[in-house]
Parts: sequence; C-alpha cells; structure tokens
Amino acid sequence: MRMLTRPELKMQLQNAGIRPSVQRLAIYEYVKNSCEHPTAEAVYEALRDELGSLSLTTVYNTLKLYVDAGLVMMLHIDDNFQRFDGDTSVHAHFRCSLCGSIHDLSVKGDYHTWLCGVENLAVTDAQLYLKGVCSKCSQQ
Amino acid sequence: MRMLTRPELKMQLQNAGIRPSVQRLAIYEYVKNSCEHPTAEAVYEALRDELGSLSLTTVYNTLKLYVDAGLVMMLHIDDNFQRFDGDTSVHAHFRCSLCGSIHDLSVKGDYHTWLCGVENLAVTDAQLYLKGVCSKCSQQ
DNA sequence: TTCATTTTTGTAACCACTGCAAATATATAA
DNA sequence: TTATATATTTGCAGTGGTTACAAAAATGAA
Repeated sequence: MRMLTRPELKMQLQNAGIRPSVQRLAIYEYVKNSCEHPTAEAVYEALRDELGSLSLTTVYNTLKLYVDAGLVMMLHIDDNFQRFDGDTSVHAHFRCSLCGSIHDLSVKGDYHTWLCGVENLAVTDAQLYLKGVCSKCSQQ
Repeated sequence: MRMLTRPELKMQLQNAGIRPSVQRLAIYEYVKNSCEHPTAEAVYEALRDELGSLSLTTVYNTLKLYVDAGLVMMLHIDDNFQRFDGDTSVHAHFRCSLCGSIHDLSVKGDYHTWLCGVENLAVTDAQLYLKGVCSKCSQQ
C-alpha cells in the first residue's frame, strides 16, 4: 500500500464526518501509513515530539473513534495490548513469538468460504490470527 | 463432544506429566466439559464451593499450565478477558456483540488452505474469530 | 519420622485502559 | 471583532483483569 498524502487523509476523515484536528490528522496519518500495527502507546511516543503536547488519552479516544467509524481495525493478536491497523481490507495477521513482530498475510476468498453454518449469523468482523516463529527468527 | 470421565481426565494430565491434584483435576474437568469458553473468574466461581477453598491465583496458574502443555486453548476473542477452551481441535469462534455468548463454528480444511505465503512460517497456533449478532439475539 | 520438593493460597502490586472534569481550541452569531 | 456555544484535548485518578511473591500446606522420598 502506497503512502497516503495529508490531503487524502484529511478527505477520508471529513467523509466519515470527523473533523480533522491537528492531533486527529497526525494520529490518522501515522496509523494509516504504518505497517507495524502499533499500540496506542507507540503512536503516542511517535507523535508527542512532533505535536509538542499530546495526551495518551487523546490517542486512545481518537483511535477508538476511527475503529467505530470503520476507518481502522483493532487487533487482539497480542495478549497484553490493543493494536491498530490502518489497512481495513480482508487479511490475516501473524505474530512472531520470539521477536513480537506482526506481519500481514494474504488470504484466499473470505471467511464465508472457510466456515460451515454462518448463514444465520450477521457477521460484522472477522479476524484470523496466527502465531509461531517468523522466517527471520528461525534463521538465527 | 461427550463428557469426559474423571479417570479419563486424570490419565490425560498424567500423560502430559502433570500431577493431578484435587484442584487441578477439578479445574481440568470443568474446562474440558464446558462449552461456554469460561474465564478464569468463571471457573473460580463455579468450583470454589465444591472445593471448599480455592484461590483465584491457582485457577490462573493451573490454566496457564494447561495452555503451555497444549491441553487447553486460550482465547482472546473477548476484549477484556482471557477465555479458555478445552476443545483443542481446529475450529473457529463467534462472539455475539449483544449477549456476549461465544459459539463454536466448524471450518473447512485448515488455515493452510486459506492463506498465501505461509511456507516460511512455523505456525504453532491459529485462531479465527468472528463477531456479530447471533441468531437468538437477531430474532428479538 | 524427617527432610526436600511440589502445590496452593492470599495479598499486594502491576499496568493497559477508561472516566471524568477542567482547560483549550474551534465554530457560529451578533 | 467580540461574545457565546460547542467540540476537542488534556492530565490525573480510578478500574479491573492478571501476575509476582512469599508464606503455608500438601505430597513424596529416604
């Protein structure tokens, strides 16, 4: 996924009915253009200098705002942290037990084709989480 | 899955090299024969009367022991709680956003057939989580 | 019985996350 | 511009699930 420009990101927020304040735009840009599935704390640490003042609460609130609006996904692949993914398309996640890194995986079809008996269920979210040792760690 | 008897459960623990104390066997029996994917707190509440004295710490430690031994799965489908599943076979989980209940779903094949590029990854665990509204809640 | 090891227990602490109210910034109206 | 209402941000305190730790109890070996 190519990097999104500020005007593009701003437009996305406005289309979702969210006013693009300085903090909101910075947080949105960081999550959308990051591929490391950051925690709220990581977003906070990455932006606090750039923004001068930033509250961790703002980061949490803003990310929740985006999740509720469907702009960002919240991941629970990590036992101890919420993680956030700006890529809302259908894909799976792999977490390395050794280095803790999280990688995207492409999927074939979607969850409908993997499951039996989902006809009566109104599914709003599907997450496929894998754990193990990544290729980099297994070489060492 | 039929209910497992005490002798069967006891044998499973011994085969895993785990000494079946009174607390361990009771916790193991409860998780293995439950289909509600209980939290540690739920296991504790269900067994404290039967066992006379029981510590919540013992429940947490014992469940972790079983998870590390591969006898029980830990689920992270719920945002706020660890949940435990005595059924370690490949299956997916559906969580109802309204009533909070968690249901098992059968899957076709396994994760290898759903994904691209898992050849270089040593996968030790795969979890497919779905969220939405269950059939019971959508009728009301 | 005696001693070492294992298991259980209760309390205190941890820490990611949230609630809340004050402070600040922004939009609207006059 | 000024005044007022609304929206957003901020910092701190609190919450609650989970874990660390050390003492107590149970178990096994000699």
